[in-house]
Amino acid sequence: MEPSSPEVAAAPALPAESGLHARVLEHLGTAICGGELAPGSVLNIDELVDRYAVSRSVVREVLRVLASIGFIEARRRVGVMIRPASAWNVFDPQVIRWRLASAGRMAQLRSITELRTAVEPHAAYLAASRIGRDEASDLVGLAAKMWAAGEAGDEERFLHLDIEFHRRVLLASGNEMFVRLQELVAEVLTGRHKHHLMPHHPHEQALQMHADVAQAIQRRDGERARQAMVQLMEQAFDEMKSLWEQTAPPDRSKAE
Amino acid sequence: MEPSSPEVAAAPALPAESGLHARVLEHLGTAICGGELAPGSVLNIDELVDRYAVSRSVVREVLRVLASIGFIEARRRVGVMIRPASAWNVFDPQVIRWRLASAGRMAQLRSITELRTAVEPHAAYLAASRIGRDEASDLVGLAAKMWAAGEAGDEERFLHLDIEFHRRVLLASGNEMFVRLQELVAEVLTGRHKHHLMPHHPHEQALQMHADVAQAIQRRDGERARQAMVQLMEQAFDEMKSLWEQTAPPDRSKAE
DNA sequence: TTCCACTCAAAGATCATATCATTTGCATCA
DNA sequence: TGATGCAAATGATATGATCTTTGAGTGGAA
Repeated sequence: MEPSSPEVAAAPALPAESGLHARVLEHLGTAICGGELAPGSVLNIDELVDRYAVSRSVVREVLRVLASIGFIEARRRVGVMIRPASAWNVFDPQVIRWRLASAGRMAQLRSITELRTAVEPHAAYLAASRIGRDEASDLVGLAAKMWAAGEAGDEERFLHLDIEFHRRVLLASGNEMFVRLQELVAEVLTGRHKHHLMPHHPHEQALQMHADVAQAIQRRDGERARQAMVQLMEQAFDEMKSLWEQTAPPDRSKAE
Repeated sequence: MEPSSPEVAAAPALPAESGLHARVLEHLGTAICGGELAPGSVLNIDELVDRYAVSRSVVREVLRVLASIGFIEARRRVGVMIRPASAWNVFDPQVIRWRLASAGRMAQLRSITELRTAVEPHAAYLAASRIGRDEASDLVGLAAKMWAAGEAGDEERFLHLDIEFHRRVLLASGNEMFVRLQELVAEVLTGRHKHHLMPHHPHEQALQMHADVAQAIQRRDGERARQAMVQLMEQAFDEMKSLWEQTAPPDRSKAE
């Protein structure tokens, strides 16, 4: 496999979070997401205190957080039980980060891409009726810059502009839940980039579609904005498909 | 066999959670969501220890959870600062529960409804290609029961069947993130019901559309399933619209 | 005056220990 | 056989002490 690039360029937030709490949380979270701690297995506090050589306070605080994420469940006289993935808060940014760093990476990318495919078109639609005049201008400007970066073959710059573009559309949707998906989109795009799934010169089509989305939003044509974004998503989805077609099965887990 | 809703109705979970942790968490979470603790204001641990008459252990554990949700940020020498809503994990079930119970109730219902509008059609589309034979049969059966309950004017039963129907579609989508939205859908439908937004005899149209969705999924016609679900969402959205048109503005907050 | 280095104290972070409360396994007894 | 009750295990809570970080004030140098 690939040499597992450590912390990408400007990875979000926590490569080496200081503090015992963050350290233990990170380790346990990773272990659970990675399946090293299988669902059903049981830990107990004293054991963790020993293993990590930290105090009870630290361990308990970490466990509370893990419990709130749905990773564990503490029961008296039994211990701390690892819960199945179906109980996890899969929208928690931390969980997504851990999953993206685990073996389930592809499955996670797939899920997020599907979510994008569903949400972004509607976000574009909503943005068309809610965006402000200046924001709309900026969006069109961004699309133009993407065109320039694409023509110039400046991958790095294109990636950042791409992320920014989608971020602004979600922001302009006026729905705080959509806005929160912005980080996920950034993760997917970055992931796609890292895996060299982007042609050095982005498809002419894609560039045009970004421009179409921006223009439609500015003209307040929600339906057209949605359509353009749908096409964009279809193309993005196809590009990603090659990634997991060879690694992860379509995830027909009967989780519940 | 019967869809035999196991604990379909057992949705809510924590009215009077026992334990100091849950009690304090609930109170603080509600206060922050409700705006009683304004963003930017500062607390400190000892103060909370006094206010709730619990030990520091309890307070600290609660604060860690609140921090992981993005509600607060603890800084040495300063205290515990309440963070703005833009930092919240708006997908956390707890947060949604708190917001639904707060003054922002309508805004929350609106956000979720918009999210549904975006996600459910795509979920139906995916379900068409991923659902199992038996699950598909059950789905069609559910739609049929909805028809019966609708004709009979049994609102209560209709509500439960409706929730179960959407739950199954999301489940069949095979995307664990979509599955997680199931609880949100249940909340919205229940909320709509409580506010008497459902005609005593559900629209003939709606009944037909549920049947269409189910059938399209069973026939593995993803595009048709999506279309039918879109119509369903449009109608649901229109019904909800009257709710917030009088209470909450379109939320053009420039949060970031 | 302006600015930088230094000091000090406030508040969270961590640790260690003790006690309380609940659950479960198991032995006891009818 | 089955109900009953005891006791150990384990998390939950309480408490006091110490460590670490950092904002704010202080004073001297440019």
